[in-house]
Amino acid sequence: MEPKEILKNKGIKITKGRTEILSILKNSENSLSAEKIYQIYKSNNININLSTVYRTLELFEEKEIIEKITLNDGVFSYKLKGKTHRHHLECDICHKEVEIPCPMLQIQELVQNATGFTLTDHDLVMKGVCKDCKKKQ
Amino acid sequence: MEPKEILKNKGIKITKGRTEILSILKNSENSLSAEKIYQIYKSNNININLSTVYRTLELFEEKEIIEKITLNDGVFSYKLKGKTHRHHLECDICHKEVEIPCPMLQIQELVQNATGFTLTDHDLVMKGVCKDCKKKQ
DNA sequence: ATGTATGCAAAGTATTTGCACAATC
DNA sequence: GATTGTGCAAATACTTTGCATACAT
Repeated sequence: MEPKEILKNKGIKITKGRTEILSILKNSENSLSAEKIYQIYKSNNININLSTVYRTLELFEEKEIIEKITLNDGVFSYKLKGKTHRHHLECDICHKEVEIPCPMLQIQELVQNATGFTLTDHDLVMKGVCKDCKKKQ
Repeated sequence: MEPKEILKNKGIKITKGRTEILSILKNSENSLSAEKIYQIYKSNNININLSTVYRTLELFEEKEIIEKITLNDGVFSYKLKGKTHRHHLECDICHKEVEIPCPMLQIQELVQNATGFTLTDHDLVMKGVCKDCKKKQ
């Protein structure tokens, strides 16, 4: 889907900045920081302000177009939301269940940074104890 | 093992600040931010400077006593290193292998923040493609 | 006694915000 | 034309650093 179409579907007013930032994100395999997006934007000889970049990213995140993750460098990075699946997590003790969005996006980035490997698939099973049962232990 | 003993083993000069910060970390189940450690420290009616806290944490991280992770609030948190295992990652194409430290510590904290669940165990299998093979694709 | 740790103040980096002007629908 | 977006400058939040003094070995 075209960037403009995506914006329209989400009820976001179309501006040059938003369209451009969205296509920068679409064209990137890795997550990008606000600063990096700003650099790429400017390298196309168009002007934009860094705070506009931040505001746009904030908006995209609210509208669930992108995901904000933090790598281990203390900088936020942003990445288009893919088909996001969820994981079940069941308390070992009382068997209460919760669902969480798959946390692997973050791991993918960490692994890519550390090793250069691009993750293509994963299988993650987690075991845990819920807050209430933890207290009673 | 006692905080002072740990410091001694690692060849770190023993000071009141270091000993205290280490025992704060030992007594906490969750990861703690520098600011939180600072608050706890002062709530014991002892004085310390926030930059000393940061410097101490940096030292502990270098000496591999603690691990620095970042949650989704943009603040670094620190946690005692447990028995850290590693994961194998094999390239789907050329079968080259790399090892990475388990990236789940960060995820554990994220899950705990989001759901209250304390993870007790996990099984993580990852598949991926190395940088070189990725390029050739 | 020597080398290292700490407190303090100031700088650095990433991100957010207020306001006036500009662009979109 | 009304509403919303953007640039600019300043503010904020977290972390790091330089320097003089204090402490541990």
